[in-house]
Amino acid sequence: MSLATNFQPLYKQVYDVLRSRLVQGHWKASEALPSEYALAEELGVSQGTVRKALNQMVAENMLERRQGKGTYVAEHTQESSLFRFFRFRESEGEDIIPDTKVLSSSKRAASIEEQEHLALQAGDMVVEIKRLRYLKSEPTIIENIIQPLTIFPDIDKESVIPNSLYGLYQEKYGITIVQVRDELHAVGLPDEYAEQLGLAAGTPVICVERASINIEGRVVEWSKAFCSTEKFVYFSNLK
Amino acid sequence: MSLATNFQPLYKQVYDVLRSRLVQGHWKASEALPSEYALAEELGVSQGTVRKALNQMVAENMLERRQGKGTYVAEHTQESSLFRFFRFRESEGEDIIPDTKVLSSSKRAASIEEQEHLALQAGDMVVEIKRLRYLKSEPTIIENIIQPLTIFPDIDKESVIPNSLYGLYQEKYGITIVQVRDELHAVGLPDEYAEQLGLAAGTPVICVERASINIEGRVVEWSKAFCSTEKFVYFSNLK
DNA sequence: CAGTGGTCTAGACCACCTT
DNA sequence: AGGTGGTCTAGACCACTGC
Repeated sequence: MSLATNFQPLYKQVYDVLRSRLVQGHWKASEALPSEYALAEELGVSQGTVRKALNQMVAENMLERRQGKGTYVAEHTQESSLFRFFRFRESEGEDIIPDTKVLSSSKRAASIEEQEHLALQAGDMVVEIKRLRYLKSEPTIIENIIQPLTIFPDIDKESVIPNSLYGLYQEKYGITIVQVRDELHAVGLPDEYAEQLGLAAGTPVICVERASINIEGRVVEWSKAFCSTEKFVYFSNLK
Repeated sequence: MSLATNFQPLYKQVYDVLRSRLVQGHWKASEALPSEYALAEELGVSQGTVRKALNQMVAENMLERRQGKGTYVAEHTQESSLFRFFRFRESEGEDIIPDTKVLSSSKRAASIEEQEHLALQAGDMVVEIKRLRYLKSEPTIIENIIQPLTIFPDIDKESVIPNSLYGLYQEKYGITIVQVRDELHAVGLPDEYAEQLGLAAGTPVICVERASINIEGRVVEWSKAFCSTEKFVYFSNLK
């Protein structure tokens, strides 16, 4: 009998099983998975095959391996996830931890544009958070973040909004961001943000539209930010 | 006897040997390497160990594998390398092949700034190419490219400058670009470029400073570009 | 058909961490 | 000492390519 077009390598099937367990929350953040041998026995394959599946998941930032200890769910902490996706720094410089001040937070129906970017239905509700980020005490970035209530139920009732939202997504909703897509324009700074960034209206700034994507490949957050590049640059490293 | 801090996994040693052969031009662009078994026998390791080294090189874009045929030196063609590093496209759009018009080309001593970015000595010569790139027939990007003559001897004597410089680097100089680092600012368009881009001086544009890095990790080209984002965006996909 | 890369296995040993 | 991931090997078989 031919497997025809349905052929999938064993390690890919193992990958799919393990990924779906991850998505369904079988293992909590920073918890160790069973050992390679335990998984191999359970799934009826060899340890090397499990290893290949795990290595691919590590490469895709879903898992972390620690020699001598075990394989862990990738953790979104200040140092890791914030730095992995935060793109502003001094020219040729080190990573910088941004400070954050929340300006407003509100719940409303998604706009047409938001429906498109987040694959929502008309009438679906979103939470909009505006915040100001400081780099080395300089107000540098105005962020406007859209979160669908269908994906993050009751997120509008969160009392504290942490500096790293991705950590919150993972801890409270079991959603791990593994990819972001940015689109950049240069624009004149809108009047409404001039005072907050301490710049004249019309000053050239970079506008970053960001789609944040979870393990399943779904866009779960959409944001738009105006960024001063007087003292800092947007950094991109392509391989 | 302890190997102490000198310990290197076998596959890493194989990787180093093969990479240095690549750098030294043992194999030409688009030429097949010996088979895994042939390399394994020659180097005195198992086929699986060679395989692991080759897979890492593939992951780092030095090689390409074609099932049933062989392992090849990665090729910098229009479709591949141009698209891999070219970051401008329409919002949510497809890749676009840019057209290019060379505005000027000249040879001179490197400026202090260029010496720093390219790790050159005072007095080292560089070639400077200015060109205008069109996306869908719209003049969109003014590029200023610096090439060290120490790295690309006699490049100033090239009669034709191709659309994809990386292809030229590989073909004529055996230099393969595997990574680029971009730093982006928003600036007002300088007067001198206003006419060429068909925009008013002072219009917000993105300034991209790019370092292009070869297999050995050396910066071999440095460029600065002013990019209109009226119709196109700078796109970045982080994983 | 032969030759290549791709998958899978089983077993050995090493390096690292914890107890 | 025992458990984990990391490396290495040898051999088998599959899938794709080209003669």
